[in-house]
Amino acid sequence: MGAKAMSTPQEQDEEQLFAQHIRQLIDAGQLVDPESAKGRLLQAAAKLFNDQGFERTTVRDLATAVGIQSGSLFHHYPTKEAILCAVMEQVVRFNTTRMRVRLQQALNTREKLRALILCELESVVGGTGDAMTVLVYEWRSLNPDSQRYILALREVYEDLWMTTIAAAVAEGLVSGDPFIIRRFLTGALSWTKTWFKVGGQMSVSQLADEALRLLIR
Amino acid sequence: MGAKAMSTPQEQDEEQLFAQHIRQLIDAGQLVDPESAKGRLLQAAAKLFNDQGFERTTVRDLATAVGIQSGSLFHHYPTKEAILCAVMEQVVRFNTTRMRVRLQQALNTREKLRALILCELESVVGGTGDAMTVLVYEWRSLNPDSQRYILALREVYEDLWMTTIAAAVAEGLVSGDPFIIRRFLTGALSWTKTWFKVGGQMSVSQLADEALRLLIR
DNA sequence: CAATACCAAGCAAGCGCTTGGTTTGTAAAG
DNA sequence: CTTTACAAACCAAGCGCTTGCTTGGTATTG
Repeated sequence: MGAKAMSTPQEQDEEQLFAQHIRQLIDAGQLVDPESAKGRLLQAAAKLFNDQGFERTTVRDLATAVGIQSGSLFHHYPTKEAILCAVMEQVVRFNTTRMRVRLQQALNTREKLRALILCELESVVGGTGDAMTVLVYEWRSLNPDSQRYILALREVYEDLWMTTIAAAVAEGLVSGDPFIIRRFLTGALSWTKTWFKVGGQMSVSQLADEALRLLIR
Repeated sequence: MGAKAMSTPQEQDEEQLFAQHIRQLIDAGQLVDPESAKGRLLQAAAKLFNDQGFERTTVRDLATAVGIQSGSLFHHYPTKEAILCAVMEQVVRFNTTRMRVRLQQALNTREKLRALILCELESVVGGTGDAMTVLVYEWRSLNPDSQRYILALREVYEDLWMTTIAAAVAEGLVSGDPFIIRRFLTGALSWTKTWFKVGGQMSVSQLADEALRLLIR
């Protein structure tokens, strides 16, 4: 799921540390093992919901994708909406964990800012990209209770952002209102999903530099 | 539909000029008169599609919103999807026309860039905001033919952007790859729909300045 | 007296989900 | 090592409802 082309010892440590955290979350029951039946169901759901949208995806589509009968889905989740909610919960938990690890490794505010940008870009254009897009685009299909639940998880994630941006402003690294900066960034980074192709001329790391260049002068 | 709080003579001229262009397009049959039955249908559709999403909106919802029977919709448009397509077509035509008028009034590249940003922001957070969001979010619900049709219209709009950004780069006003700049901007500006509130502390014009500040150093 | 705009009724298809029963994996009991 | 027990995973069938859209007819308008 993470970036595969890592090389330096520090980055290898980081990857290992991250994998360790993920394993802990799986054991604690907060994250579904992607190799389990449930995990494969969620991955297929993320892909289908991203490709066709939640409403256009039928439980029969989903069942076919994982090779079971449509009724059997409801052994794993009580409703179709609960599957959507699980997809969103998983991706937020996964990415929050990765961001925490990367932030810890960053030495100064500038590096932290770049780490956040890179993390979000990797989330959006990388392995969890389907689920991330679903998280943004299919919000309306959640019932109010689920919305509140996911929103609470997202707030943890957003706090990491706001803390870092506020520090950058305090240090004079960037200028402007932190909230507006974050919101411009949210839009710009999530939109990369629609046009950036991994493996093309530009690397994700270079793209992160371009985004950072917009903020820091 | 346009901004209401205009004051200077130049801006009044601009508004008048714009209204004149719109009237021409209505007479030419390219734009639907918003006061006609069809026009009110499209406005209601834009609002519903934005609020609930295209798939979640039933033809019965739509018919109730305009005060007719569900079957009567199909006197105006052959399918539900055609209504979605019309909503998108209208908003692209409308905003392309406004952008052309504003560009003509701008004296230099910096002003042109600001005019484009302001136009797009007004499209997104103003009267056509519902339709603009639908244009971005409901793309998948169009059949391939409709997608091609709308895409062709959008390309005209995007050409106005790319020409201006290329000029700005050539003049050294902004730095970076024009395509990446436009794509970052597309995401950042369209995302304002989700958080910016017209009539709040910040005006749309101020927001445009903030966005411009990201680009120009 | 056409053309336009609409209503009232309903059809065929597809939807999420339920039900009752069967297979499969696992682990203690004999 | 075999048997028994039991829960988790899944199948086959289909129910009740909603969906987009059709049809045949009726007002309204220029």
